[in-house]
Amino acid sequence: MLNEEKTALSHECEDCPIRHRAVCARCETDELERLEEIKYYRNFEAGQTIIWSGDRMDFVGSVVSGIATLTQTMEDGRTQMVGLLLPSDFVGRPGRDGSPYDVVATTDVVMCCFRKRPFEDMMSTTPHIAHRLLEMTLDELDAAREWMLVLGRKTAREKIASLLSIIARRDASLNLRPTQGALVFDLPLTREAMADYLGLTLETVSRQISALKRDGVIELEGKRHVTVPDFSRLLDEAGDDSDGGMLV
Amino acid sequence: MLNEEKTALSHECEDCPIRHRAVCARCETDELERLEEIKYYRNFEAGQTIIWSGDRMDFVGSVVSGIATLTQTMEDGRTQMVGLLLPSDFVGRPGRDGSPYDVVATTDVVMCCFRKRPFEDMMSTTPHIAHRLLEMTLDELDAAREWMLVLGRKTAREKIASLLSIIARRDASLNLRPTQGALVFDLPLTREAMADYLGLTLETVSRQISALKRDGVIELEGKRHVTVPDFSRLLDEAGDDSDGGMLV
DNA sequence: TCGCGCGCTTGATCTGGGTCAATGAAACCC
DNA sequence: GGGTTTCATTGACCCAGATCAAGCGCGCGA
Repeated sequence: MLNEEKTALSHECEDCPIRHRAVCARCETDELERLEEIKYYRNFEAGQTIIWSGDRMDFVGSVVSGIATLTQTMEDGRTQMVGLLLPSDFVGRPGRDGSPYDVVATTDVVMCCFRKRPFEDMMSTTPHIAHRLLEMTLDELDAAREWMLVLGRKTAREKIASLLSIIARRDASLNLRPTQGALVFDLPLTREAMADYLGLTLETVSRQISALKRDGVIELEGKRHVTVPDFSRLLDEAGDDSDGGMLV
Repeated sequence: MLNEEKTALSHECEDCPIRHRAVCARCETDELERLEEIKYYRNFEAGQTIIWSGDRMDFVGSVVSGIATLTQTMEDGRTQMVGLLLPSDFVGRPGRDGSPYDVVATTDVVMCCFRKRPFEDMMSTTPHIAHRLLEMTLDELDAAREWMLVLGRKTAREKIASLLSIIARRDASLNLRPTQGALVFDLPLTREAMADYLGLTLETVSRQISALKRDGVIELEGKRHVTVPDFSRLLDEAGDDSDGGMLV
């Protein structure tokens, strides 16, 4: 249901090859022109840190292609991923001058950026951008809280199934392919990154993926290419009470 | 540091006996008058559910006194608390018509409410309210993500220490008392509620509290009255890397 | 072509926290 | 004052997932 809303509000910019949800929803031509002037692209290599936790951040932007992660790390090295940035996701917080998290590219990443000051100026003169950002932030808050349930109360198997269903769902909504029959996608994360997302060790992730494969919930081709023959079965394994929204 | 900001921006309404952070920060007299017209109070008893997950919600508001919790529950009864509402915290999401969580009063609660439609109208004509809400939502998002680290990577002992330090901090900033020497506060939650917040069982919560007491990190008078002789020691137990902001 | 490294899998063992169960101790209400 | 309810503590035992360790397979650079 969240995804439907997002899709309905998104907008393909001609110059920005991907919907930049923050600014393009309901945007007008003169606003787009003003955005042109302050827009630029940045490229990052796989493994590169886009923003260091605590660093000053002079831009906002969104992911055009590739995958990035938000992570928090304790002094002793324990790390927890707190967000996954897929194409069209927004990065940066107007009104704040730093990021409390490390933002790391897990694949090669292209970002469409706006310098922060002009973007904030534009925000204050264009009310719908502030509203859109509020909406998006509420979406992120919902996602974060749903993840708290995953982290706090689900078993390892349920955690893996939850992650797979989220990735499958996002991938499907991104590619807008008809979602009947099997879902097929590539895992954008290493086993270790999945472990950091789920609060597990990489060994447990590996074992549970093997178990889901053995039980026919998923099929694996190589280490990353996943086929989900029955999505509702996967949701069931995840302990989710709903039908998954998207498939309605 | 977050708390300092909040305090700086908050504003005591004469009629609303507590700072209503969403609307009172930087508000002007004519705005306050318009708010008067749509404001009303609601009382809830301890244990009462304020909003059921999925229910239509026709108001927004903030807690004046008492404590409420946001919780998610799976069909089999496992529950995870995803937020704690203390006095001055905001409830409701402009632009959304329902809550994805149960909101439950854990003590008697008084809320200061605004009917949603007029509030949203006011929001669209008063830009600073939208900005303030965005700021507050970003704060909540930060808190949720910090909590993801607690849930995913901390040990039971660290989890308890984290919760105690958060409550101590919020309590101190609420009561604005000089924070030198020992911190003293009452736990607003049962052991079970703490367990639901921390992704533990109530037995483990009890055991770890006993352990912290035995080790001199906290002192207990009865079951709820806590004294923290050395706050930085508590933060250390929580695995937090900082000094706690407030104490600077 | 080899070997090296990285990502991944699998096995063996250990342990933190869950589960089950008994008991304590306030508060409250006839 | 005694019974009931609710909340909390403590003990004994168990198990899911962590930890430690070995090995596999594939891509890549020399």
